[in-house]
Amino acid sequence: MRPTARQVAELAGVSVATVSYVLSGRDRPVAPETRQRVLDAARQLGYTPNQAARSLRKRRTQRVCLVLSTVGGVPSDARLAMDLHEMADARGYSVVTLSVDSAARAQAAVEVLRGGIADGALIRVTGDHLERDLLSGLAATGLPMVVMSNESGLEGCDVVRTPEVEACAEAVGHLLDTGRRRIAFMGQRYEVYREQPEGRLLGYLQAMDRHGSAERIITGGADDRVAAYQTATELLGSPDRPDAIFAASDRAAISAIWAARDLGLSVPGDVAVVGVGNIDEGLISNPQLSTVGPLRHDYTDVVRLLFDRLQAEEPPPAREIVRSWTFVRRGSS
Amino acid sequence: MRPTARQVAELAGVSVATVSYVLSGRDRPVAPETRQRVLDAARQLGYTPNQAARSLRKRRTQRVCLVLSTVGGVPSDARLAMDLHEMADARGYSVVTLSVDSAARAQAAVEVLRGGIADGALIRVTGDHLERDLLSGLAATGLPMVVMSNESGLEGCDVVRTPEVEACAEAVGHLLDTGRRRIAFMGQRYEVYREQPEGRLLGYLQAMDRHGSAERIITGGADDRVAAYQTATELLGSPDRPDAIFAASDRAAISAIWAARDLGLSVPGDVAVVGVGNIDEGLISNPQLSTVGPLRHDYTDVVRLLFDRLQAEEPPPAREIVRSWTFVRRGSS
DNA sequence: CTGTTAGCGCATTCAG
DNA sequence: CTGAATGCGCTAACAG
Repeated sequence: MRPTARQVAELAGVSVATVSYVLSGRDRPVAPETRQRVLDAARQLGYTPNQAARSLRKRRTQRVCLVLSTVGGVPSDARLAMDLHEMADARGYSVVTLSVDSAARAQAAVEVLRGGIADGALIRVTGDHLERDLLSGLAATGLPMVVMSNESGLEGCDVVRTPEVEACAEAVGHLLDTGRRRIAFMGQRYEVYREQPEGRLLGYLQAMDRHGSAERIITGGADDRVAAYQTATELLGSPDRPDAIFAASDRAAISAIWAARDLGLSVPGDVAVVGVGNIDEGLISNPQLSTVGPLRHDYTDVVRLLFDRLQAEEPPPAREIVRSWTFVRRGSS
Repeated sequence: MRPTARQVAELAGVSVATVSYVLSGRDRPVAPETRQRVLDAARQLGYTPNQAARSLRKRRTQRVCLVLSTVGGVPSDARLAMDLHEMADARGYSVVTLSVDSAARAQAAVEVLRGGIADGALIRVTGDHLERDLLSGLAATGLPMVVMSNESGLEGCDVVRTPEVEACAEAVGHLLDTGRRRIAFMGQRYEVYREQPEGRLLGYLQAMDRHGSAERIITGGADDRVAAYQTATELLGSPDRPDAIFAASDRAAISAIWAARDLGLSVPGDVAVVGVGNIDEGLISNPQLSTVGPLRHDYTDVVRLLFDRLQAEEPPPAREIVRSWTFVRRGSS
């Protein structure tokens, strides 16, 4: 049985109130000697306050929740997590992470958040599992939250958007401007099989629309490196192979470069390759990877939104920030 | 204000006990009509039980905690998380993840676990942040836990070990047997700068000891892909370059292959490369990556340990399992 | 079949 | 400076 404040109090010969005041360090005057007795007793018993009881009473958990698609997902998730951890540490919060990689787990995650696991949430879930209505419903409970998403109609929370459509269109436009005509789009499953094109696929389509002549080639396969390699191998092995591949992730793009080289094709001579995300790995690939994404992976502005909201007296008005994305041309295109 | 069971009860015209029984689905008989009124009231108010209150009362959270080094860490973390999520779902638990990438956060994580955030923990933290004493202290509180670690002296919990020393020694032995004499070890910071060699470095050293003649070359740089690329470039650019690189991770090994090729060296002709981890990416690298690690990334046995412990009446005796690791020779060596 | 009651462990009044 | 009493929201035992 874990020791309780009551047991500490008995051992120290004081009341539970005194134990609480000493250990939570509030500004009630406590005699130095009493304080020491309490601290000794707590140490001796290995006492740690029960968080469930504490949050029930204080109506705060001092925790924030990071909601991501998968453990070990995109590299930028790691940067986001770093920045969140850093600011949370500084403000006395701890961080728990929830992972949402199916509709069922999205439902479960919302349930956990509604159950009060944390005082606020930073949510970045790709794919279509966490639907707008779920999120808006969650925000309607008053939970402070920041959502990184380009979806429209997110009410009651701060929203962080990314101009990925425009940036991807620019990248594909660059491919067209440099003479490429058979440009393949290699996307993630959820993006390719959506009814209405959005995001990266939409950027590709918009750019292609401006050059009506160019042929559209759309495939999946960007979900993991091996699948991307196989998809690229098929694309590039066909008689009417594309002269460019626009991949929805840098990891997939690098797989495409590998596939090209293994087929004896030169990059960018025979086929240009552009990815999305601007991960560091693109700097050491050969050739270096052209990509679209943020120039610096700094998420402190996003994280600050959450803590502003947490520490506000009144719920502040919903804010929206748009992060900047750039097309970075390097050797692969 | 989030609605409480009391408000649901008032709206439905019943007592809070009835609300509790209806919503938690226990086997107390409730009149169908009453049940429906409760459900309607709950839906109308958007009621979700307060988990803090519930766990305080039930002395269970129905949550398990996964403790990892970093968000977006090694690929096998993702597989471990998948298997944990799957079994947790099946048994009505949710999963929260804690990340530990510094000694301070290790302390904080232990505090959170002691505070009762979950009913049990699955812990896999590389590096030296989460020390044995911290872990044993945590286990001593009675928290069911499974630790994936080769550290000795872990008391009161199940331990999952990996024969990485032997497997790495085998890999390096293979390099020696095939005539390599200048074999560089490229490790993670925490492993290279430890007083006593352990783990992968120890395996390397043991193998090298058996061939007294071979020269030892030990570097860091395996922490991320870019650092590994730079380190490998330096190693291979020197006049007395190594004829083999044993990297402490597959990702670093692949960076080493890139570095070699960018220097015009052939792999494995001029330099052999072996990694650790057996990630899928090794199958599409060129040449395919030789590696040591598990043949299949299946962690259900590990996860089962935890749930066995959670669902046991009595705390079961501490168990230990040893997972199997194999040297997989492929094209890069 | 349903309501009343007594805590779970803690933080916080209010008395002293 | 310290202690006793109250209740956060919920579940489980006990009455009815």
